[in-house]
Amino acid sequence: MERLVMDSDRGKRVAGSPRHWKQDPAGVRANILAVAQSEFAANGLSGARIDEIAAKTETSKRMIYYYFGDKDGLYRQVLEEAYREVRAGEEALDLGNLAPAEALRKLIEFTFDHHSQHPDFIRLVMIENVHNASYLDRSPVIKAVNRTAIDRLERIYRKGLEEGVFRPGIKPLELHWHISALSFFNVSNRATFSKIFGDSLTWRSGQKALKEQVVEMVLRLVLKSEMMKEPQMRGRDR
Amino acid sequence: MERLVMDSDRGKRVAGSPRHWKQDPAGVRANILAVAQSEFAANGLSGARIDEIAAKTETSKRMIYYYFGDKDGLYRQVLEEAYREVRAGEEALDLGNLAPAEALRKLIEFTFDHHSQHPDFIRLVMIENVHNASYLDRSPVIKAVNRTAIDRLERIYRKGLEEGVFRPGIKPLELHWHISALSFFNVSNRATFSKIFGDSLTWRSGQKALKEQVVEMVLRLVLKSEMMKEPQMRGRDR
Amino acid sequence: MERLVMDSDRGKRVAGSPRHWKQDPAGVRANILAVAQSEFAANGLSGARIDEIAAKTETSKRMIYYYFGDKDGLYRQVLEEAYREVRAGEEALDLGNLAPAEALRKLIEFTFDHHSQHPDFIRLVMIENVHNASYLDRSPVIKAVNRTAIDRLERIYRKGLEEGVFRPGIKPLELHWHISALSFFNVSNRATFSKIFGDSLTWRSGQKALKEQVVEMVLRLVLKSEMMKEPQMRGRDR
Amino acid sequence: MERLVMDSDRGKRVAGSPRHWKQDPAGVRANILAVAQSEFAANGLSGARIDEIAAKTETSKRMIYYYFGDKDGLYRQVLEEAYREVRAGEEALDLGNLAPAEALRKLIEFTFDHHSQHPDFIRLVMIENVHNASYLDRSPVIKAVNRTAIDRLERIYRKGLEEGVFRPGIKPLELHWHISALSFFNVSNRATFSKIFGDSLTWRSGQKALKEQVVEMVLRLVLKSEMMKEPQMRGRDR
DNA sequence: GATGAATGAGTGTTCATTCAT
DNA sequence: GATGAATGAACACTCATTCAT
Repeated sequence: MERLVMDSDRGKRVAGSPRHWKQDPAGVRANILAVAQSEFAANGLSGARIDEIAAKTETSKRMIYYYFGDKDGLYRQVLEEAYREVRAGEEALDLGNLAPAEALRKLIEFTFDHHSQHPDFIRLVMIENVHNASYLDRSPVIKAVNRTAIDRLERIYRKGLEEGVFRPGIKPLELHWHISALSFFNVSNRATFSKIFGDSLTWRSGQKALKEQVVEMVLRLVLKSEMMKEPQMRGRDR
Repeated sequence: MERLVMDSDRGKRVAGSPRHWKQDPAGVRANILAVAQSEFAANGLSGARIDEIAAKTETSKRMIYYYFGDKDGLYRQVLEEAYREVRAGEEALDLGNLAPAEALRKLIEFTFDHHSQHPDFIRLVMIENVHNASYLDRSPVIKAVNRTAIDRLERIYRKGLEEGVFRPGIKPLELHWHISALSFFNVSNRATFSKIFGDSLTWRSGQKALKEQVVEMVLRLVLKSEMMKEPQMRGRDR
Repeated sequence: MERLVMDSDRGKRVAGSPRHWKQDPAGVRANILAVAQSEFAANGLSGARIDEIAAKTETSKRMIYYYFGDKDGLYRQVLEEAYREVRAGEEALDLGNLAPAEALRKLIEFTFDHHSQHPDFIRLVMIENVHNASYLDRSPVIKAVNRTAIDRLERIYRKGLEEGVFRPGIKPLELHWHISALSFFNVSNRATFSKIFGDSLTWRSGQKALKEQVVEMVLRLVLKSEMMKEPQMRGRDR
Repeated sequence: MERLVMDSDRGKRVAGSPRHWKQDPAGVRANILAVAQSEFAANGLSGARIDEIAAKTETSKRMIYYYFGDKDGLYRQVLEEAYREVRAGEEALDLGNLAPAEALRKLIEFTFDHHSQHPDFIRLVMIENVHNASYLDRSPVIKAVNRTAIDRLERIYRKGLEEGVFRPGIKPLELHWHISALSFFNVSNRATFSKIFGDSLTWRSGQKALKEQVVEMVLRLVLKSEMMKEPQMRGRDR
C-alpha cells in the first residue's frame, strides 16, 4: 500500500527515468537489497515480510523472486552484501607505517566506531547467529572476504614482537575475538543493557569512555608491562 | 503433527486416568516454559511455532493459551524465567573475604563460565535485542533483579580503591559492560565466528586461553601498573 | 475475572450469606438468567460467551451447565424467562370497564411504552428471529403464554363492534400485528434509524409524537369514520 | 470440509487452465459478496463462518481476505452492498404526476412489497441493530444513500398540504418511520409471530389484507377526515 | 520487465464443554 | 455445590510463492 518514495537515493536512479528503474537491473537489485537489509535487520529472518519489503521497494514482488529466487536467497544475499559493505569500509583503513602499538590502537578505535556506525550489519550478524550461521555457511563469499582482518592483525602483532614491545603467546585470532567482542556487544546489546541499567553509556561521553577503556584493555593485554605508562586514562573526570 | 512420542517417561500416567495425568498446574506451567524456552532460543520469537512447542510438551496447545494468554505472553514469561534462573545461579557465587583483585578475578571467571553454560539464555537475550528489548521493557521483574550485579561489582571496586590496588576513574557499570561483552560474545557469536575462522577457540584449550585473557584484560584495566606481575600468562604453549 | 457485585438485588441474597448463594438454588438460577439475558441481548446467541456470562455471575461456569445443560439450553430458558417477565408486566394492565376506543387507546399506549421499557426483551426477540425462531419453537411455555394478548384484543374489538363504533372486517390478530410492529420497530431499529436519520425521534418529544401517531393510526383504522373527531393531533406544534 | 462440488457449472473452467478460471476480480468480489450476504443474513455476524462462506464461493478463503481484509470488513461491505441494492431498487419507483394520496399509497405498497422481497436485507439490518449499528456507523456510503427516501416523502407530503388534502403537523421522517415499521416488522418478526400465532398472515391472502390495512393506516393518519371515504376495506371476506 | 490476482499450507487463537478435587 | 484445570474441534487469519496478463 503505502508506496515509499525512498528517503535516500541509495540505488542511484537512472537519469531520465524518474519513477521506474526500467532497464536498470543493477539498480533494481540494489534497491531491493537495501530495503531488504533494513527489514531483515529490523525484524529478523522469519519476522521480515516479503510483502512489506516489496511495498517499500520501488519495484514489485515479482522482481524479488526473479532476482533472488526465494526469501532465503534474498536473506543470504543481503547478508553477503552486508559483509561486503562493511569489509569494504575496513579496506579504507590505512595503518601506514605506524608503530605497532599505535597501529593496534588505531585499529581498535576504528573497529569500535565502525561497528557503532553499522548497526544494521550488527543486527544481521546477531540474526545469523540465532540461525546458527547456517546461511553464512553456504556463502563462500563471506568466508573468503573475512580472513584479511586476521592478516592485518597478524602483521601488526608480529611487528610488535620483533620490536620487543608486545608480549608473546597471544594469537592474532584471539586478539580479533576480543576486539570484536568489545565492539560488537556495544551495539548488539545496547537495547537490553539500556533498559536494565539506563542509557548513560550510550551517550557521547559514555561511548568515549568505553572506547578508551576498550583500547586500553587490549593494549594492556598485548604490551609488555614496562611499556605501559600510567596515565592512560585521559579526559576523564578526576 | 509428530504426536509426541515422549523421549523419556517423564510424567508417568496414572493408571485408570487415560486423559489427564495429574492436575499439576505448576508442573504444566514449568513444562511449557522449559519447552518454550528452548524453542524460542532455537528459532526466535516469530520463528518459533506454538504447534511445535505444544507438541514437545506433555500437555496441549490449549494449555499454553490457558496459562500464558498468547504467544507474546509466553515469550515474555520465558524471558523473565530465563533471567530469574540465571540470576539465581549468580547468587550462589560467594566471593567471601577475598582480596579485591582475587574477588574480581573470580567474578570474571564465573561470569565467563556461567554464560558459557547457559547458551539458551544468551540466545534469548540476543533475540530480545533484535526486538529492541521491548518485552523486557514491559517486565518490571527483570529490571529489578539485575541491579544486584552492579552492587557486587561496586563493593569490590570500592574496596580495591580503598586498599590502593585499583586505579580510580572506572565506573562499576563500565566494568560490568566489559565483563559482559567478553563473556556474552563468546557464546552469542560462536556460530559466525567459527564458520569464518574455524572453531579452534571453542575447544577446551581455546576457551581456557580466552578466559584467562579476558580475566587479564579486565584486571589490567583496573589494577594499578605496579600491581601487575608479568607472568600472568600461565599454562600456555611456550 | 472482574467479579461483578450485582448492581441490583435481583435474585435476592440469602441473609447471612453475603458472598455466596449457598443452598439457594433458585437464587443461583435467577442470577445466572439475569446475567445471561443481558449478555445474549447484547451480543446475540453465538456472540455471547459462556465465560463472560460466568464471570459476571456470582457463581461459576459449572453451575451454568448444572442448571441449564448447555449454551442452547441457557439461551432457551433466557428467552422463556424474558417472555414470561414481559407478559407478567402486561397482566398488570387493567382496562376495566373502559369504552372500546378508550380501552384500545390505552392498550396501544401501554404496548408502546412497555416495549420501550424492555429493550433487552426486544433484542432477544430480534435475535430469535434471526435464528428463525427455532428455540421458541421448542418452548411450549412461550406459545401458551402469548395467546392472552389476542384474547384481550378480541374482547375489546367485539365490544366495539357491538356498540357500533368499530368497523367490521378486521381480525384481532391483524390488530395485534400492527400494534406490535409500530411498538417493536421503535426499539428494534432505533440504532440504524438514528445513525442514518439522526436521533430526534428518540428524544422525549419525538417519542411522544410517535406514540400519539401510532395510537391514532390504529384507532383510525378501526373506528368508523363518523366517530373520528378532527383534532386528534394534540400537543403538537401547530 | 465439504469440498465444493459445484452445484451448477457456473463459471465454466477454461480448458487448459486447471487452477484458475479466469482472473476476474469484479466477478470474484461479487461472488464472495453474494455468498457472504446470505451467510451473514442466515447466521448473523459471529454465527457466520468464513470457511463456510469460502466453501460456497467459486474461489478460496484466501481471496476473501485479499479483497475484504477480515471478517468485519467483509460484513461491512456486505451491508453496504445490501443497502445499495435495495436503494437502487427504490430508484426504479416512479410516482410520476400522481395525486398526493395516490402517490403515497403507491409508495407504501411499494415499500411493503419491496421489504417483503428482500428478506436477506431485512435480516442484515436486524443483525446490524443487534450490533448497535456500529458497522453502519463507519460506512459513510450508507448514510449518504438513504436520505433520498425522506426527500421523496417530503415532496409528496408538501404537495398534499398545498392541495389541502393532507393534515399538517406530521413530519416526513415520522411518516417514513411508520411506513418502515409496518413493512419491516412484516418480514423481521415473521418467524416468532408465526410460531406463536400461526402463519395465516404470511399467506398470500393474509399479506394482501395486511398491506391494505397498512396503506389505510398511514393514509388515514395523513388525510383530512373529510377526504376519507368509508369503503376503503375492499376485497375482504365479509 | 512489471503488476495485480490467485493459491495452499500453515499459524495463532477461541470456544463450549468436561474433569479432578 | 463449588472451583480451577483441562480438552479438542474449530476458527479467523497469514505467509511465501506462483500465475495471468
